[in-house]
Amino acid sequence: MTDESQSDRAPDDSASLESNSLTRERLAKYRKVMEDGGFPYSFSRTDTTADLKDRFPDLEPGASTGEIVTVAGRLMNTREMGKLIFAVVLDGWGSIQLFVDKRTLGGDTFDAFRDLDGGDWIGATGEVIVTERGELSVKIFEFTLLQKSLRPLPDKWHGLKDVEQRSRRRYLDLLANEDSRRVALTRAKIVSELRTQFESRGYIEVETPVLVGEATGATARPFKTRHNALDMEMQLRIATELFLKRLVIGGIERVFEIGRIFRNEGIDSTHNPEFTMLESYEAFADFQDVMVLVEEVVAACAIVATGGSEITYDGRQIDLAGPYRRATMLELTQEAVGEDMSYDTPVADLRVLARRHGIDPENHWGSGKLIEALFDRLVEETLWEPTFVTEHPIETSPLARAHREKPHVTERFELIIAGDEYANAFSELNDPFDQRARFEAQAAAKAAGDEEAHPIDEDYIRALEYGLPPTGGLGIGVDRLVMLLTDKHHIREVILFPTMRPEPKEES
RNA sequence: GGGUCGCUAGCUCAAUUGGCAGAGCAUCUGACUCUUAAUCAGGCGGCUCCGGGUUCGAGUCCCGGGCGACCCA
Repeated sequence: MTDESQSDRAPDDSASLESNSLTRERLAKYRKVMEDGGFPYSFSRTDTTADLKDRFPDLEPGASTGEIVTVAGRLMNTREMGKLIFAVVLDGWGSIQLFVDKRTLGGDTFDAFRDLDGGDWIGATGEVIVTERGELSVKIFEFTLLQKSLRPLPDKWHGLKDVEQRSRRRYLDLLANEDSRRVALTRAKIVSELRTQFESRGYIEVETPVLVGEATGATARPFKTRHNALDMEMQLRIATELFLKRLVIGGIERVFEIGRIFRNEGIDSTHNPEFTMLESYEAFADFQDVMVLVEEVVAACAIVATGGSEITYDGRQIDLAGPYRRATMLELTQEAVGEDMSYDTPVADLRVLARRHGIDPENHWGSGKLIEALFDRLVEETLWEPTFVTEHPIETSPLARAHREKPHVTERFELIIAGDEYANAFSELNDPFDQRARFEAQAAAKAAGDEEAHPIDEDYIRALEYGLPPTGGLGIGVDRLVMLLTDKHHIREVILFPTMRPEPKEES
């Protein structure tokens, strides 16, 4: 189907640039530069905009410094005042005003500057001054057009609002919306802080395979692909867990990976098919030790992201300084259900209870899965303050070690904040016989209709037979942590290029 | 998968009961030597997402489709 308005909105080749009144003039100027020798291959600047603001923090209005600098960036906004032009140049660190005076530049150069368009990349040299109105500026005496922008930038005041366009054309979003730049930079700071936190504790960062024969370590549908030379089906990983634990078996006692994970499932406000997970494993630690680690790491990330451990999310305060509340899944669920129930309650009774709360239980669900479903339904979204929900059922935790005292449950926790899950951790199951039994239970569930059951990984069991020491493991959803710390409520706001349906082909 | 809302100028959005399709910004022309979303005057710019229907007349109502957002499962 032809969508004419689409091709008007986003002309796709030089023919449509020619046909659009907003781009025709820019194209003519571009061609003129190309005829006259083309655009520069490089450019030397003396200062970024941030450098200038650091170097000249509080000059008086009207000040002249005698300091000659060269800046470069994208021309964002010009305000013409007769024989004066005020222009804003945006670079990777911020923006600075150019003071363009016809008397300083001369008529020809001044006219050439007037000929620039919003979005053009320029370099400019001049004196650092402060205008009479107090704005730090560069009073330029020469400039260079570094590259032409053939298309107009988004609205200078409203920016680019359309959510789809902001994701598809992230470069425009970053140009037009300062908040998008802030989120991108904050994400980088958080990831960097995560590395710092783990490295400073002696953890070694590794990279494990993305491309695997069978995706393991979690219960999720994988992406499938094919390796031609090996003539074999392959999958993209759904977790890094089992590889990292092999490394602990190999003697790397503290190990972590920040890696892209792929799950072939739906897209919504908290799920993107590819996302970033941090997993860490520490020999000789248990889930209690990992809780302390998580408290310290999350608080440290909050401080680099927001300046403090007290953050605002969705209009409400959250204190991320530990220690966090600890509560078992069973007690929280009992409280929400308001009646006596436990893992010993007959499955038939739990099924009735689940149905009463709007859950449609599948046939193969046991008491553990039913209680977890009730927790997910009734409790999770009510937990606002950071809470370690502990002691998940064995049935739903095939890689977690059974609780040292309690039956039915594991030494596991999830960190819930503002109703969402941010971390998942456990004392790692290191008994190869128990692990085999868990895998077999998963296989049975699969045979009973559970499409998300964990596959048996024989090679991993063999590794366990060499001995995994007592180990505390952790997974943190990095994208969600960034959402929390930047006060964003959709995962696409913290992923620069979220997965999207391809754009319809344009007619030219 | 279900429900709700949306799709109008390059961008952000209006358009009364079905009655000439508009504004701001951008762009173009002109004025202006201290602007900060500059201001002022003027101009250009539309297959109203697509297809059908009702009607003297449809951006608006009806049917079908596409795309998107939000909520629910």
